[in-house]
Amino acid sequence: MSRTPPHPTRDQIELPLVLDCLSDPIRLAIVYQLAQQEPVSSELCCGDFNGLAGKSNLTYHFAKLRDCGLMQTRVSGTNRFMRLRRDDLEARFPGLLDAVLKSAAKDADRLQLASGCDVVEAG
Amino acid sequence: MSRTPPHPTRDQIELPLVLDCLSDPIRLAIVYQLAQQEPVSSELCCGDFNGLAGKSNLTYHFAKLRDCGLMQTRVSGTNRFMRLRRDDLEARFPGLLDAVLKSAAKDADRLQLASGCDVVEAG
DNA sequence: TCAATAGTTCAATAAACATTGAACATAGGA
DNA sequence: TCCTATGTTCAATGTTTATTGAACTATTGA
Repeated sequence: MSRTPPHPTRDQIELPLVLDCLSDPIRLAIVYQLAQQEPVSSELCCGDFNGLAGKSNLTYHFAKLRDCGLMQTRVSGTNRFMRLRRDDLEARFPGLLDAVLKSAAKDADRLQLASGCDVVEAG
Repeated sequence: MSRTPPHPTRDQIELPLVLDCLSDPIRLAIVYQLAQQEPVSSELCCGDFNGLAGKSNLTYHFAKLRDCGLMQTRVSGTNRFMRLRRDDLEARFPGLLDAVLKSAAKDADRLQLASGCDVVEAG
């Protein structure tokens, strides 16, 4: 349970898998929250997403996000830290992640996404 | 069987549905082919996609693309003409469709998408 | 009127998906 | 050493999805 899980290489990132990952509201919210957090810290840990779903359900969604190449997981003690693989995404599909994030931001209310203030609260 | 099927209004277009639609390789190929065709004609009919799947399967995918707001269907005789709802997509999610299409173009081989030449052959 | 063409509808099927809770593993602090 | 916090794994469940073929509808042209 302690080792770093496998991640696809940059070249292994596939468009349909990425789009499928982003099409789920919970996963989109995870990605959005990570993106919002970036100015503060590029990482968040699992517990920071507890509002979005139950623990084991989050583990499932994290695995999908990792498997498609959107997120990286780093293990540290009992925590797993997540960050967006921005550079790899941008290299593979220029402009895609930004376009999705901007679209999500436009519909933040409709998608029930956390606002900046919610995200940056103390941990 | 002859009337124009229902389409969502611009405002009813939802990001998760759009992304989900585009995450299927067959639907992505349909959208891509429509986009490639645009300089020649903004419309294609069902039969132009026969290479991608069986007829009833295509009907299924067309319905999904229509329901999410990506495509418009126009009925004319025994034909149904499809076109991309570019303006509506651009209004709702600026830059998104272009980013996806560019990403798809980059991976055209991997995604087995028709090249420009294939698409623009005589009909 | 008849046949061919274009596409839809429906039912059946198998696979994938999201969700849940219980049991488990691991690291760190009292 | 034991307790707690963090997160994973596994099995079970119900839902949605993609795909197929057969039957059907509607329009066009001979």
